[in-house]
Formats: sequence, C-alpha cells, structure tokens
Amino acid sequence: MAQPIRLHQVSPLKASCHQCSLSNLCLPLAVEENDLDRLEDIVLQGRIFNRGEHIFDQSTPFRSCFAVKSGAIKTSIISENGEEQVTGFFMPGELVGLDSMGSKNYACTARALERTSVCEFPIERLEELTGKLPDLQHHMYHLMSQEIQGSHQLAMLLSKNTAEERIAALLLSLSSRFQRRRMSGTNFSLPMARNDIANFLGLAVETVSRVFTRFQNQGIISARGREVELLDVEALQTVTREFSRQNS
Amino acid sequence: MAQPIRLHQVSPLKASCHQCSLSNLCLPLAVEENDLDRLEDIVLQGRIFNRGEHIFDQSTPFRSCFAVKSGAIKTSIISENGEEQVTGFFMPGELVGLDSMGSKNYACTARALERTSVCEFPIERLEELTGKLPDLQHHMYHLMSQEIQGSHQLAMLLSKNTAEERIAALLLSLSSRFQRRRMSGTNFSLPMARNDIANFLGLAVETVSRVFTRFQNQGIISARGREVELLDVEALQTVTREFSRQNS
DNA sequence: GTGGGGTTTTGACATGAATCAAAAATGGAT
DNA sequence: ATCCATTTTTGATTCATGTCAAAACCCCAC
Repeated sequence: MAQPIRLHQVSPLKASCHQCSLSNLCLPLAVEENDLDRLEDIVLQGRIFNRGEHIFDQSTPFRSCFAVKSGAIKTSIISENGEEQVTGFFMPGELVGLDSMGSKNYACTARALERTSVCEFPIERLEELTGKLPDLQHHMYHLMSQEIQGSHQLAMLLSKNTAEERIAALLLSLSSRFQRRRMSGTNFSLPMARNDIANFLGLAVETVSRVFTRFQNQGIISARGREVELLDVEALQTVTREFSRQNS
Repeated sequence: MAQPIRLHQVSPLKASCHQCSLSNLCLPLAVEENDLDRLEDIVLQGRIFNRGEHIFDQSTPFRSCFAVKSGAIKTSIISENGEEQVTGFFMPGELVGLDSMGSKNYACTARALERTSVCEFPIERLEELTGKLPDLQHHMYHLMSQEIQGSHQLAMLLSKNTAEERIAALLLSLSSRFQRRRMSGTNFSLPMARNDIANFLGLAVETVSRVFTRFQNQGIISARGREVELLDVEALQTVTREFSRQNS
C-alpha cells in the first residue's frame, strides 16, 4: 500500500477551534471571535483514547480539563470502601473535569466508553485566561453551576423516583443531547453498557434490563443491545411525570 | 430604661471581614491581607432572617451569593412536578448560591432553618473581583468543585447506602463541620427537622426516626429532639464503612 | 398554665427492587 | 467460522424501606 499523501499538512497539536463543528457547544461558545485565538493558544488538540482507556485517574494531580470531540466518556468516583459510583456521561461538546477545578488532584476517574478524541485545556493556562476574559470566566462559572444542578437533579432522581422514571429520564437526557448536535433524538446507540446505566441510576443491572424490556413491550422504545429507538417520546415524558400526578 | 449608648458606632453596612471570626473559613480565606479591603468593599453585611424566611427563591433573578455568618440555611429545588428535594444544609462560614453562578435565575430556594445572619456578595461585583484576584478566582473554582463533589457523594450515598449508613454519614458530616468552627463535634443540636433530614437523604421521616432510636438503643448516640450527642464516633464511622466490609 | 398545631415516634403491613441463580445473546480474538 | 468471556436477559425469592394509621410529644401563643 502506497504511503498516503496528507492533503492537509497541519501541525498535529495546533488547535483550530475556529473550524470545529462543536464550537457552538464547547468553550468557544463564550469567546468572542477576536479572542478565539487565545483559547486556541492554550488548547492541546487531538488526543485519542480507545475504549476503556483512562483519560485521567482519581487522586492523581489535576492538570487539565478535557472537552469531548468525538466518542463518549464516563466519570466515576471510588469511595474509600471501594464502591464505584458513575457520576456522569460526557458527550461531544461537553467539558470533563470541572469537579476537580481548584483542587490538587482529580476528584474522579474518566474513561473512554468508546474510541474518543478530546481537546485538552491545561488548567493553569485556562485559569489564567479566564482571569483575562470575563465572558469565559462567566461561562466557566455557568458550566460548573450546571454540573452542580445536574448532580442535584440526579440526587432527586435517585431519592424520589422509581426505576422506570429514572431510566426514562436518562433516555430523554441522552435524546436531547444528541439533538443538540443535530443528530437524531429518537434513534441512537447508547455509548454505555447496561451496567454503567445501572450504576449511574442506582439500580441493579437486572432491573435496568427488565425496565428496557417492559418499555419495549409497551411499545415505548425499541432496543436491540445498545441500539435504541424512542418510539413514543411523549410516553417517556409521561413516565417521568407520572410520579407527580399521583402525588398532587 | 435609659437609651443605650452605642459603644461601637459603625456604619451598619460596612463590612469587616478583617474582624470576622469566620474569615478562615469564608471567602477571606483565599484573599491576601492587602486585598481584603477589596472584598469588604463589595460585601453587604448583616442581613438577618428568621426561621423559615427565604433568603432567595428558585427562578427569581440571581443577584448574590450569601455567606452564612450565624444560624443555618437549607437549600432545596422543586421539580416541575412539585416534588421538593433538599439539596444542602449550610453552616456558618459556608457559601450559598454557587449552584446558580453564571445563571440568570436562582437554581434553588434558600430558607433559614433558624435565626440566621448572612453576608451578601452581589454577583456582578464578585465576578469582577475574581477576574482581578487570581487567588479568589481559584478559590471560587475550588468551592464550586467541592459542591459538585459533595453532590456526587450524596448521589453515591443515596444510591448505594442503607438508611443507617446515610444517617451516620450525615451526623459525621455535621460533626466535622461543627468542629471546624471550634465547637463540640460530639454534642450539638441539629439545625434541621427530621423531615428535612429525611428529604435530604431520600428516606421517609419514619425511617429517620427509627434509625435514630436504633442508634440510641445501641448506645451510639443519645438524642432528645434536635439535641444530639455522639457517644461512639468510631461506631458511626464503622456504620458508614459497614457496607464495604460485606462486599469486599 | 392550658390548648392546639405541628412534629416525632411507634406499630402493622405492602411492595419495589435487590439478590441469587442460570440461561441466552453478543462481540472480540484467534 | 468458532470459542470464550462478557454482557444481557429472565425467573424465583427475599428484604429494606415506604406507606398508612395513630399515639406521644413538644413548643409556642394566648
């Protein structure tokens, strides 16, 4: 096989947020056209991780935040007693590592759920930059508060909702996140295993599986392995609100 | 009765972080002596709320973060369906409102659990200041990430631990927070009702009550109403780790 | 002190989801 | 294509905690 000719000869590490299709989701979202160069100056682009590889590990020195370019990442924390809790799933355009900001070490471990490419933002340079760009700082605050809110929502889901409601909520969340990227919100493949879903939602794997089949029997979704189709989004939304009706 | 003479004639709104006994816990912690004035310039001090009064309400315009000076605050979110979830308890020296940073509206409602005084940090001025003081910015990132982590810990507690483990964890958390303020870590009065504990920990009130009596019968704690004494801290710590032993 | 609303406790019972067990399906590696 | 490990599904049983009901207690206003 002949040596391929590189059509675009670019420095492998030179970022190009300008051209990135995710610039309307990722950090560039908050940066003015003029200042985008400064963001590009600090970002390390193009690192790739295979399924299962660690982007970073809990309790190792916190160096960078990572934006997902393609693929998907899951984060989890391990308590002293060795129990693992999946704390989040991150899709393209989303920023991983915010829970470690201002800390010496990473607060969680991040693993690639599939072949995943990321952009790396070294934290020192990022903090420096947010000090200079008020809009970027504001956006960082926003992203972090969003993560707090998301986590509170999760707590609510875990403490007040049934297995069906939790899974419906997760499916809807994934759906809307696919849609943000102009992908189908009704036809997608789950980046994570049932096990991860179960852990994240505080359920047993068996329960997750059972709910999936139940939803399928009711014609709400169609699932074969990780391939999922939402046949009746309204019904899913109803499930998540079911709880309220009964108690109002 | 004679009109009292004011020994210290101070402007009621002029802050004095310099003299505040909580300056080693609160935001001043991150600010150099020289810059402390700048923090004092933006803080509004001395607002007082009675038990049950709202410091701010979910979905109203986000204006300020609040530091608890004395008393205690609980935050909660109300989902579309009307369910309430207590998302946190805040003790003196702790900062309330971080989950709304960068947002237009408050993400939660904050209520005083008892007579409570707070310092108010108007958000615009705070953001401006964190842009100028890298250490303060860093500290804000730190506080926010701590809140994310705390929320993840809560999620873990809710999804993996029994009622006893959750309550033991809460008691220990409160204990260490009292200790940080140089107060007894074994003898304190709970600022919140059983109901709030139950809601926060995703349990029924009855369950909370039962666990309290169980702990009492085992001689681990002694409780009369909100007055609590931790008789056997080690036992409590053991309870929180119990779970692991069985599964390791 | 007395009364009354809201907490807190206690008891009896029901149930959703965990657990245990095992079969079926999937997907890499060779 | 085949095999093996892992993941997913299905079934039977158990258990912790929720729910319902009611008594006991507490605090605060009058």
